[in-house]
Amino acid sequence: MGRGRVQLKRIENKINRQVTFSKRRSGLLKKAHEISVLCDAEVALIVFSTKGKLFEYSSDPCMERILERYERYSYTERQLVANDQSPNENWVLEHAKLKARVEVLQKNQRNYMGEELDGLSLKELQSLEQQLDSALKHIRSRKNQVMYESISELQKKDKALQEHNNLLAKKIKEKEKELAQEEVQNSMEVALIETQPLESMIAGGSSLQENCNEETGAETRGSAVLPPWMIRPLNE
Amino acid sequence: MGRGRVQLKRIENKINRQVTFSKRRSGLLKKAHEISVLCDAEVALIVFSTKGKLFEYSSDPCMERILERYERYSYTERQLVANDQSPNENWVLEHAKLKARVEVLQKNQRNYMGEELDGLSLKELQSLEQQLDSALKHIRSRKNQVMYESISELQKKDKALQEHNNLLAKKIKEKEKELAQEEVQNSMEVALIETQPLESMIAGGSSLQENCNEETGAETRGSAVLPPWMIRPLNE
DNA sequence: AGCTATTAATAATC
DNA sequence: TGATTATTAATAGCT
Repeated sequence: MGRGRVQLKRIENKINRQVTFSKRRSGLLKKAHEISVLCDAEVALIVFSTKGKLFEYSSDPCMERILERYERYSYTERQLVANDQSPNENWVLEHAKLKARVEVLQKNQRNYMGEELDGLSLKELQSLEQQLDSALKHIRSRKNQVMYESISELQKKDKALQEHNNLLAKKIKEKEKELAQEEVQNSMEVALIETQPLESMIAGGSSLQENCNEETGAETRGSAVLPPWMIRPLNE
Repeated sequence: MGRGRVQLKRIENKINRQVTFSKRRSGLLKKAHEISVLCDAEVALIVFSTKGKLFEYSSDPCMERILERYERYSYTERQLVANDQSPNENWVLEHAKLKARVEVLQKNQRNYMGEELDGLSLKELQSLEQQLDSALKHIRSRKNQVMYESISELQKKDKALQEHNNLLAKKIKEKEKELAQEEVQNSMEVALIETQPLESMIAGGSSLQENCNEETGAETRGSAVLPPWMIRPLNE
């Protein structure tokens, strides 16, 4: 078609080649579009010019979709020659597979979250309902288990702390007794050695008692209100 | 080209479409090959028929090479960055991202199915429980909607059928009356012409009634129990 | 980019 | 499918 036939070989004249490329390219895109419409086919056409410029046609709004379909289709065929190819091309394949997988998983996830249910049949809805119902049972059972474990652990800690408290309380009482006895002995010894004014003795006694209270204060407060690190496992 | 021009719209005749597809497909592949040779271009053409069969042309010995070039081209076009990075690294990055995404989605999915809950904290379990609970509500609501729609459709059909039945019953009663009258007339005419034994008249009447019951039996049974095709929409 | 003489593609038909 | 043929569509070579 055209004035004179053409040999099927590279057009050496650069200008001519460029012109022919432009014309035939539009013709090719047109034909690709026509077959897709007329015959209800899915077409993807990619053309790189000599200079590396890209021209493309896709019957679908998204070229990637067709390419992914292609990847999936020829997956098994290419698996046989995959070893001969560079790892790069394996990546293309991997990439397409992963993308398809992500799409499927995302759709599932949306369904699991109760979204986009309009396209589902009654049967599918029933299946989804059963799955979620069963999942919910598992989750609640696991939650209960976790809570019971937390509680029993807390109870153990509580018990241990109380015992420790009791121990400390006992020690304090013993110390108090010892101190009181010492105090008595001291005062008796002092009284035996020399005579002192009464005021100095009373002052010294009270300062000792204050020290004892400061040491035990933190621990006793701890058993009344739970410290943050004990509550944490519930919130994590 | 061809006898008469064609509208650019889907060919409805299936046979015709198939034939046109076959012809135009070979034409398209030929033209793709021609432009690649004449103009030294790189061409990739992928065609899926309506039935999903794949046809492809690649100017390169390996189609994947062109697709990869396309991916790279459109990727850089989209991003307009990463000029310092090699395309390889971009692929690696993309790949890693996708892989991570797939893993996350898979883990989520398993959790949504009530599996692998051991690693989850109480807070996560609670969140999961709430999500599934809410999802379940949505799903049940949607299921109910679908079921109600099915039921109302069935009720409509039922009503229409019952009306039809009533109509048929009326017609039958009318026919019975007509036949009974004819019978009386006939017997009277016969009686006028010649004398007959009484038994033959009674026998004729009873046989007519039996015929009527047989005709209406199928229809009345149909309205009492729903036929399988009426229940079907619930199971689809 | 437009214009035609030509060739190529293909719709209808068998 | 495959071949034939009457037409239309594409386009090579010009301008």
